[in-house]
Amino acid sequence: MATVTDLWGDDPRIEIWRDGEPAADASCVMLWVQRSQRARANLVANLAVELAKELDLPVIAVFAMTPGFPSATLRSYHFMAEGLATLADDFAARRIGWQLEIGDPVERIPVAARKLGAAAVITDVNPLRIGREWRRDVADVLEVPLVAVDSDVVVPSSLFPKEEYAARTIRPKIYRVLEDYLHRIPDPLPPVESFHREGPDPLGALDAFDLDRSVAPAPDRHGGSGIARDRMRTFVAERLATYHEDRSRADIEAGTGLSPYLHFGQIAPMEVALAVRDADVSQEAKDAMFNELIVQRELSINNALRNPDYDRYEGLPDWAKKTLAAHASDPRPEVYSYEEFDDARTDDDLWNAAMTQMIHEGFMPNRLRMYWGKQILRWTESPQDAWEIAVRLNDRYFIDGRDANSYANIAWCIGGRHDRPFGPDRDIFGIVRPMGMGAMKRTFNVKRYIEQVRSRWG
DNA sequence: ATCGGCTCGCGCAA
DNA sequence: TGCGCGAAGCCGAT
Repeated sequence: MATVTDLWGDDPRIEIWRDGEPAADASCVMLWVQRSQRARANLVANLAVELAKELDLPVIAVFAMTPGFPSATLRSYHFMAEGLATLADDFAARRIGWQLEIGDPVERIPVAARKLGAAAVITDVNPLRIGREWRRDVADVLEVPLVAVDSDVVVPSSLFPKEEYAARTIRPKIYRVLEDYLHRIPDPLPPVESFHREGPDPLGALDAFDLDRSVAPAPDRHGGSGIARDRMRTFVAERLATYHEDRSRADIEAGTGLSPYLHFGQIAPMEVALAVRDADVSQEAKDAMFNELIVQRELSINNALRNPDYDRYEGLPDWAKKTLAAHASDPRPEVYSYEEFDDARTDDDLWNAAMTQMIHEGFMPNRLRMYWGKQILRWTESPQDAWEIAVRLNDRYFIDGRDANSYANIAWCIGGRHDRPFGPDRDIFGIVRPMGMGAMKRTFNVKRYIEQVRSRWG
């Protein structure tokens, strides 16, 4: 049989992590579910099915839920586990088996592959450092090929091999090939049905995990592909038509609210993009949505993939680090400690309201995510401190913390990433674009937003 | 209410 | 080598 490089090496959506021929006399094709935590509209599952057809084998999906993820909170794990809880049935509907492993994927995945007699392991692409280390370490000990499919972007990330400078540099490249990639993802069935089902209930398994339980599950925002799809349909039916006008408003629900679902791969960006494309709304509304869903999101993913310091202050553009250094000793109007930020105890009612929503709901409207980050820069001793505090709060409270989008957002706020310099040179910010209360008042009813948060959370 | 200038560097035209 | 213009700002002039 041919090697996986012979089979798929030229496909821009495929990464070969361990080359070789799929094992002969195997019992299944193993689908290592990591980032694409869904059974449908899943190009990873589809490649596993393609190979299974070739070999006349069943497909078994395996997820390794690690109890040891750094500073993990109950909130993000609970959301993920709610999504995983439906996967056994969702995969069964595609004749695919299911196994939930508890433990470090680097240990559990190779063991599961051996026990299940996998011909090869097919997984998803993850742009973050830890995800890439997992794939590298699994590939090192695996005895069969490991292939990853870039299933959570519309345009494959490999088409952008260099670090993109800004939205304006990646946008034309995306639109040039968008038609080639914007297609409905089918749900083909493997030739042999698997009835394999093993492992605990994921929500119950969390009881034994060492999680930070002071960050409670988000109310009214439950994980799962079905819920994600419902939310997408509601957005398209009720809010997409005015998205280009309303997207910056925090005082009404204007966005999709899909970012946590996209983060855990419970919905494919392709599904959302097609629902938007096919909706009966103005081109202006569609363009505005595509800009967020495809251009900015895939720009953030490019940043994580191509900038080795995407989650560190050092990774900011040189012009920004230079100007921030020149203003490092400027006096700050206020300086707050991490604890004061974490308690939403600044002297700014809007910032506190945004932080309060983040603490309780694991969510913040997109416009406020900018204001929130810009003020942290204004109110800390150094831009390095601002970076550390923003990342720490982000990863602690947002359901979709530790996302490529989070790092790009914080990098935009603090260090002009994907932005341009903005004169004149001013205190603290230098020529990094400032943002203050004026910009907020110009775009939405600040008082109304604060009252909404207070009525919900005191 | 609207407008220009501030400031840097990418990418394209030439 | 020159030039247009850019993730969504701010300030002052008109």
